[in-house]
This record gives sequence, C-alpha cells and structure tokens, in this order.
Amino acid sequence: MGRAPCCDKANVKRGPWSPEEDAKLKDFIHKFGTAGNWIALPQKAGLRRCGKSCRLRWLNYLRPNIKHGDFSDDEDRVICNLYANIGSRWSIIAAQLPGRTDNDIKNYWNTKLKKKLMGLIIPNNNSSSYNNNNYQKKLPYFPSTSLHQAQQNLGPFITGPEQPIIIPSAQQNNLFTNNNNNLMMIANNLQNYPNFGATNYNLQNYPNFGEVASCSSSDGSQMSFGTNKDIINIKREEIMSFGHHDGAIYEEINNQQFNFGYFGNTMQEIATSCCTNGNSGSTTNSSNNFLLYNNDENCNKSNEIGMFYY
DNA sequence: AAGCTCCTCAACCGCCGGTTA
DNA sequence: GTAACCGGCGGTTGAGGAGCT
Repeated sequence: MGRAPCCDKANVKRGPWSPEEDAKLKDFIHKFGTAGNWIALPQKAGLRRCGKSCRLRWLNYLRPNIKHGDFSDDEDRVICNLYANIGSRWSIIAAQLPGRTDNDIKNYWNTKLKKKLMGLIIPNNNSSSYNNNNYQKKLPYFPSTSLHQAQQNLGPFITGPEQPIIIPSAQQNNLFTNNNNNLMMIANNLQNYPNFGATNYNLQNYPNFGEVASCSSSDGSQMSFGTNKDIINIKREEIMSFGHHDGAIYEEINNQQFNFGYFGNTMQEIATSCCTNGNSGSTTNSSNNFLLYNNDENCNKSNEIGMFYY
C-alpha cells in the first residue's frame, strides 16, 4: 500500500499568490512550522493550494532573509565559477549564496548572466552560415555593435587580462548553439581574468580531454604539448617563445587533428596573431573585428565560426 | 494612444531518489 | 519486496510589464 494522494488537483487554486494567502502561509509556518509534511500543510493552514505550491512559495519568496534584486559582481563570479565546474546544479550554487534561491539564480542565469557572458560573441549577420531562422531565434540579443557595447555586456569581467583567452573552435564546439558546453567553456575562459575568480579549468567536461594536443604556426611547424591539460597551463609568452605566432592550437586524436582554440591576451592580440591563412584555424582582420574560420585539410577556409568584435 | 515585441520571473510540470505502508 | 507517495530538483511556461514604433 502506498500513501494517499497529495492533493485534489481539481480543487486547488493555481497561479499567483494573493497577499492574504501569503499571510496565511507565513502565519501558519511561524506558529507551527511545516511539521515535515508539506502535503498536509495547506489544509491545516486553511489554504486551497497544493502542498508543493506552498513549499515553493515559502522557499522562494516568503521565508526570512531572502534576498531579491540585483546580484553583486561577487555573486556573479561565484555563479559563473560554479556553473563552469558543476553546470546547472542550481541548488548547490544557491547553497553558496546566502539569501538567494535556486529559482532566483536559475532565472538570473537564464535571463541576464548568460547573455553577459555570451556578449563575448557577436554574430556576423552577413555570414550565410548562420543566417538562418534557427540561429536568429537562438541568439536574438546581440546586435552587431562596437567594442564599447561588448565591454558594457561583459561589465566587470574584462579588467586587465593577463592570462590567455581561449576561443573554442567550431569543429569541437558549435559556438552558436546555445548549449551548456559552450557556456561552460566561456565561463571557464573568464575565470582566467585576475578579477574573475578561480583560475583552474575543468575540461574533464569535454569529450576529448586528455588527448594529445599540438600548437600550430603559420610556417607550418607544430609543437606537441602532450595533453590539452598541458596547453591550458601554457602562458602565451611560452607559445611565442616556441615561435608559434598564430596561437592556433589543436589536438590530435587518433592521428586526426581537431581545432581546439586560439590564444591571446586580448581580443586584439588574438585578431592580429590569428590573421594568417595558414594552418587550421585562421582569421581575417579588419578595423575592430575579425572573422574566425576553421580551415579544411587544404588550408581553405571551410567553416566560418563567426565575427568577433574588440 | 494603440499595438506590437521582447524580457522578467513566479509558478508549474515532470522526473528522480528516498521513504513508507 | 514493492507500489506509490514525498520532497527536492531542473526545465519550462506564460502573465504582466517595459520599451519601442
């Protein structure tokens, strides 16, 4: 035998809570607590609500010390840092931010913070590759605009970068699908800024993590670094000292080369260091933007990643 | 002023693991 | 041992509001 159903769904009220309902729930919980049984609570409190609805209302809105409103830069960093490491585990993230609820953080991430991070990437509307309805629907919020606007989007995150930026390549991750991997990659990249937070990457989330990796240069030479775990610990100066001026890196998996990303301390450096048409991964440069490509085996630009503004 | 589009966020839905009868 | 509930969680929805034309 199981238990009785939690509530009569046909006879419970749904939708927004009235101030009277809020007062009833608050008053009841202050007097009697939840007694460890949300399902029985509404009847005892005189509420025509489902127990689950009461629980949600209390936890997300009525309980004491709930913080509403703007998130601080510190909170932004904590959320990004944790999202980069554990993904959308909102309840765990919320546990690190006193007064914030998982629902609040989830909403904040989905409506604001994600866009702030994605502000690194501004679509190239002239690109036929991405000029389709699906793409437009997925990323409607980034007008082709200026460095100033990109900086506005990024807010406090870009402040004197000293570590490399790695832009994931389209071969490994399709930048313009709004999926968790891309966001985690971007969040990971932002961690490298001194004012951002932890500097450790967590690339175990990537399917090819740990495979042999190489760095390419426009002269065709290559340098193998062992694993891409090594690559993320290599400073740009070291790459330059090897003579790998392009900063395009890729990894070798089963003797096949997969574009991995690009190094540079600033967007401008990436733009200028990646502007040749040599190895896999190259760009063309213009005044304040650059186009990022993947090349095919014949070094032809075969896969346009997108337009980046700096 | 009206109509439209886009954004926000409270609330709901449905699933899962643990618990209970 | 097991069927079914409970609490918790993440994903999704849609009403209402803001902003634009």
